[in-house]
Amino acid sequence: MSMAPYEQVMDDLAKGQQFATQLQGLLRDSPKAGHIMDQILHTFSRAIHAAKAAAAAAASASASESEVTDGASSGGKRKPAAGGGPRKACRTRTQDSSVVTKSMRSLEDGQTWRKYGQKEIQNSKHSKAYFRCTHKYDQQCMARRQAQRCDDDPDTFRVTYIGAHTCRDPAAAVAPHAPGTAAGCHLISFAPAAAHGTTTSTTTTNSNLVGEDAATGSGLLLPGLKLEGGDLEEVLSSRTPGSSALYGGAAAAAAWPDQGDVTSTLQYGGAGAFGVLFDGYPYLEDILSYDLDH
DNA sequence: GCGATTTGACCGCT
DNA sequence: AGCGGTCAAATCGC
Repeated sequence: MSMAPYEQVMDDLAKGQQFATQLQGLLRDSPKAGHIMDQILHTFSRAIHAAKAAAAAAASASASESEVTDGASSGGKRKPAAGGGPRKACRTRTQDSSVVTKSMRSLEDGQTWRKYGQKEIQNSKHSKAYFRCTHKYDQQCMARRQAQRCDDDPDTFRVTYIGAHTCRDPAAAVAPHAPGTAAGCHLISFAPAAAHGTTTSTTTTNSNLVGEDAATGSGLLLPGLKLEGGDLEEVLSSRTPGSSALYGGAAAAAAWPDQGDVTSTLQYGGAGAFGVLFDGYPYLEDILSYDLDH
């Protein structure tokens, strides 16, 4: 079961690459378009490469699925609760899992996050909030997220996604019914996703004032359906995953005051589909963000 | 009563 | 030794 999706992904990526190549031929007149196409093709190449790596990793990882907490090393992390300490935190630094950092105007992607910590960071004015997937235990989803307000621009959040979602959120599950996103899903169809509201609409700047407002305002949860756009502002950095796929989220909605109340909710906006169906292709966002920004 | 958030403590890495 | 990430008890809200 796990392999099928990869094959599907690979197939779709290959097709997308082909179409992009064809499109490139048609757009030769425009230098700018050509440049964009180069970017798209390059992105496809990376995505394919990443998908292959992910498939290989998944194959080998399936053997040891018992390891939930950290796929990384750390020979003996947590010590058994020895007599003295009531509590112990086992900490495993994020290593080979996929990491994607993005700048977003609001928090929220179609996923459900649960905040598990907040910490003040040395050179930052604002504290950093830590989230893990709500389904970490019931579905062994290891996705995590770290959010921090930018010092320069308080309205912007720097969000780091670590690991890929392996859960199937009921809330998100509804999305697939939307036209264009049917089950098999084709990740590369930007149109559908965009139409849903994620990216395209946002492009402009912040069409999602609503979300932003709510976010900055009081950390309320958004109604749930909307939002989306503003988030994909830009991909600050994306490290190639060694193994799993990346997570592409989209909308967000809450913010937290300097001290603490980060709320993260879910509800699925259109963007969610993207992340859910493909939880794992940051490159696609690369494409989208690029397209939007230029 | 249950689930989410807060917050201080723990612990590994640099 | 300090910093950053995670844990888990306590607290809060629905």
